[in-house]
Amino acid sequence: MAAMKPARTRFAPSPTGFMHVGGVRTALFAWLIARQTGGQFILRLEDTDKVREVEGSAEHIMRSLRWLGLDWDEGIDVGGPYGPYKQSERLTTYKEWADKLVAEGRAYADPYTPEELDTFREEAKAAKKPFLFRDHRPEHPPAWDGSQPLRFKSEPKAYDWHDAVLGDLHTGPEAVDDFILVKSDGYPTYNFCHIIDDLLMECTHVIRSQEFIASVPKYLNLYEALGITPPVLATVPFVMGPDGKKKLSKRDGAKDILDYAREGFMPEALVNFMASLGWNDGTEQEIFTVAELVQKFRLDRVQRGGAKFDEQRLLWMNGAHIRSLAPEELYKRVKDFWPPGAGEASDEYKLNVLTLVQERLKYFAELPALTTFFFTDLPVNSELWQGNKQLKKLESAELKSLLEQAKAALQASDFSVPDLTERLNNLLEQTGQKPGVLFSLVRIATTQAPASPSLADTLAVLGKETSLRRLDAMLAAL
RNA sequence: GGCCCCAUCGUCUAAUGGUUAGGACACCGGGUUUUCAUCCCGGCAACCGGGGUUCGAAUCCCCGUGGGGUCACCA
Repeated sequence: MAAMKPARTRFAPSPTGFMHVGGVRTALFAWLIARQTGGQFILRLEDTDKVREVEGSAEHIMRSLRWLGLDWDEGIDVGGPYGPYKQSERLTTYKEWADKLVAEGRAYADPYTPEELDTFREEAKAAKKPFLFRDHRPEHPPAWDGSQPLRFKSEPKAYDWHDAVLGDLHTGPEAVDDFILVKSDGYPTYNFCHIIDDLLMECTHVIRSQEFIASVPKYLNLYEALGITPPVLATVPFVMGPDGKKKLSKRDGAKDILDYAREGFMPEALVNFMASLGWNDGTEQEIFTVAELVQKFRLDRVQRGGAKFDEQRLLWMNGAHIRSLAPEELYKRVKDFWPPGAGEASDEYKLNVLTLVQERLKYFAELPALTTFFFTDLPVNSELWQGNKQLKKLESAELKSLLEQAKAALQASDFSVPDLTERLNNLLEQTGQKPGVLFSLVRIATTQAPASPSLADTLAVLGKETSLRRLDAMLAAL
């Protein structure tokens, strides 16, 4: 790939709770651009709304990003040359820029009460017109003493601009209005301070989701007033919720990204999934490593429409990533997911078990359901053979006789896979039974589980002592 | 309501004027000596509608329709 100018991208969440797939995907795209160009990824905190702020959010967000591997070069915890990276600590900077706009006649104090504003809005709504503050712009606004909101004095005009995802965009002058720069509590609005910060932090790209697109003309107007050349603007479509229409939201059950960590999803799989939700490289490749994504990601190949979050696809993709892992690597990752009975088992034994279930594991939290019988003798469960369409036709005495013969064959085995395979095959001939009957019976007897890896492999891992003990338990119950 | 964005199988998507509209997930069959899974093979299934432009349109233009966003002292 041709060398590109190092990009400085940022992710700027507000600390109002956990992050779900939608928000994190925006962060991922920004991170990919930074890494791809050898630039910097910045984590800035937009904590200017003290009412909505949720305690502990910033830490939670950082944990989420770290888990996914989206590391940042500058940010609220690590600092950097353009700090502070917390907006609440940059108030004097915003004040300077606000004063400058006031001095230039491009900002003014808003004299209205919230009630008066509501009235204006209702009037606009009744007239079926959009509410524009500039229609009510006061002729002689009071001096700004900080107790009133400070508004930008816009210069409405049409705009044509380029969006890295959506392409060429256009709006008329009605999209430009006088918006609040500084609230009456002294904090700046997002609309104002993100522009100052992006400038001072030398951000080259602003990558954000759809809901901001209607505000871009206002930003363009402010950039002009400030004499700033806008950075690359990129609008990422929404990730849609289960209904496929509205954007994914916490209210509709969007999960905390760290829930996926708790359930044993692989961060690489989630990154792959989020990237493929709205982006592809034009080939038929579905599974990408993070390194491949860094190399291949392109903003101009991001989808323009929203993409529905499909958990089935995530499940499949996670399974695919699990299967791509070397057993030893997988073993490290599933460390915290073993069933209670696995406590005393050796590393070697657990690794053997894991190797057998690797291909059927979709996420690590499934491990206990798949492997408990390798560690614990489960109670004999008659439903397993009574509900089996092959076995339920046989009398208890026949089952017993088959199990006795199996026991004798297994007693003679050294429990290596080849030897077990051979003896089980011989047993088929000896008993004249179909594998569906004989193997099901032995499998159920030795596992007491509805599903397990293939019989010889399972027996080899369980070992002779355990296998025979369980055979006896089943014989006693028949 | 104004402005803006979007529109291919159920879902994620490919196609950059010429393809039997391709792939993946899901689903349904079949195979891999039992089960669950993996893997392999097969099947089902889409260009929102109408007009243009063109020899030729999923692709370009226009008009509809549908969905979404925005019009906060939230971001």
